[in-house]
Amino acid sequence: MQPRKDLDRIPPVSINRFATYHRILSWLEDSGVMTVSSEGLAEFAGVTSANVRRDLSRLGAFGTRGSGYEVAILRQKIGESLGVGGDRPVCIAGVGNLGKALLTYPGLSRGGFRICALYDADPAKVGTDAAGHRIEHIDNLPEANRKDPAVIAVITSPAMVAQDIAGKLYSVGVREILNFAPVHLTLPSDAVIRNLDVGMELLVLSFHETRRNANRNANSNANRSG
Amino acid sequence: MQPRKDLDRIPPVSINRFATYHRILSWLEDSGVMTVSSEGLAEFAGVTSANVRRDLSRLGAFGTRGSGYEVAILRQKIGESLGVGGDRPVCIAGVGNLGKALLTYPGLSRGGFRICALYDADPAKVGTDAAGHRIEHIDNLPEANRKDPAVIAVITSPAMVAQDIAGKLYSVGVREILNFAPVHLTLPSDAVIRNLDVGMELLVLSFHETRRNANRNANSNANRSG
DNA sequence: AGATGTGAAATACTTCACAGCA
DNA sequence: TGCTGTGAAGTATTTCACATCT
Repeated sequence: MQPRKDLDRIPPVSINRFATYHRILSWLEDSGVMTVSSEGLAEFAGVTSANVRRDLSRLGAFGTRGSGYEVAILRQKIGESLGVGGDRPVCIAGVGNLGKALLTYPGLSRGGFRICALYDADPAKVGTDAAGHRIEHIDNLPEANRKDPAVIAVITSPAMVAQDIAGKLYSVGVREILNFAPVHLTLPSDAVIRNLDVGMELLVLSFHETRRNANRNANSNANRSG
Repeated sequence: MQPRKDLDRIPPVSINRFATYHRILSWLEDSGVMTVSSEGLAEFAGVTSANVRRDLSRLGAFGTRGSGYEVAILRQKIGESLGVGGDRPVCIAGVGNLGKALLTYPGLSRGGFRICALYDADPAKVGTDAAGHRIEHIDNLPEANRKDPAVIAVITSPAMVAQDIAGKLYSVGVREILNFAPVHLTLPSDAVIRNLDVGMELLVLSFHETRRNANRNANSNANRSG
């Protein structure tokens, strides 16, 4: 009598992987694949099969011993947990190059997300249209958000104003934030903030390149498992 | 004789944080701050002070007991490890909205990265200029890359061709890849791939929103059947 | 046979707490 | 006194390995 397990105890790393699994399963389903083993899924996701099985067992057991998981069912189950299919209105704060790029990003509508509002502080932009959405002034957020409240916000503003915008968003009830601005945002602990910092990712790659060159002296084959 | 510690053993999570610290330190230096404590750095980075000290100790010790770390020196040290300051030519494969947004992204040049080439498969784009760079056809990669070899590549192409592009990049010697396309790239194990998947990040946030609502309904012991 | 689901062991990472230096 | 650097303890996550089911 447990339709689902204790979702509160799912480790953050597992949650990230669920999103990966979901993407892979969507692709497998589109390709007409009916079943997949933990090993197969693991290979696509770049993790171990034990890791996959442990993750999936957290949502409850629905694999078939001897054959694996039914792609459609597994995708459905993970999708439910991730909230795919529900109404997910997303607002974008900061309509610069990056914000505009997101407007036409296919993954947004494909994932069931719907842009509900655009905000900017530039008077030249406010009132104009971008991809069919009227750009509102960020100070108008409380009123504009009342009409069609966002549950997720994407911050693509300059770093300097990101914290201020985050505070405004929190105050109107937005709790999930995807932050592209290269600053650490501080909000009450019930907010969930995901940071996507291109500059930081490049630095991490740069580190690996530096290490690669340093290791060229000691020419050993260090194999990372996992 | 240990001017620096065993860099091979630095945990991946620490490496990510080094990039964060570096960003914060750059900002502090620009603001004229001379020294910073592990506690101060921790607050900006959103981690604990013990975590900061442990991380920094992996690069060797250079704090001053009683006062903290010298901002300029610490930034310099971390920058060395991350490879900041060296020549880091970056090419961008896929000059759509996202690729264009990256061209003007300040974090790129600020981090010491230099765009060395742009690639696209669209004949209408090839030969045109974007932000001062001529767009080359992706099939021309081997030749174009020879002139000014990239060490890092950013893939902002459609998902369907991302794996093909990744293979081409690998074959001309690029080992560090920042992938925006929503697919898992498979390359030999000496390649380092970082994925920035906006759709996946939104799914993770969506999960948290879903869980938040589920908890709100969990006031009663009512049994929901799925 | 072949693959899941999961205790138990191993490993990775974080935090405590304090000796030791400026 | 104040803050770093680090053993030791604690917590989180991964992997092993195998009983269990189809």
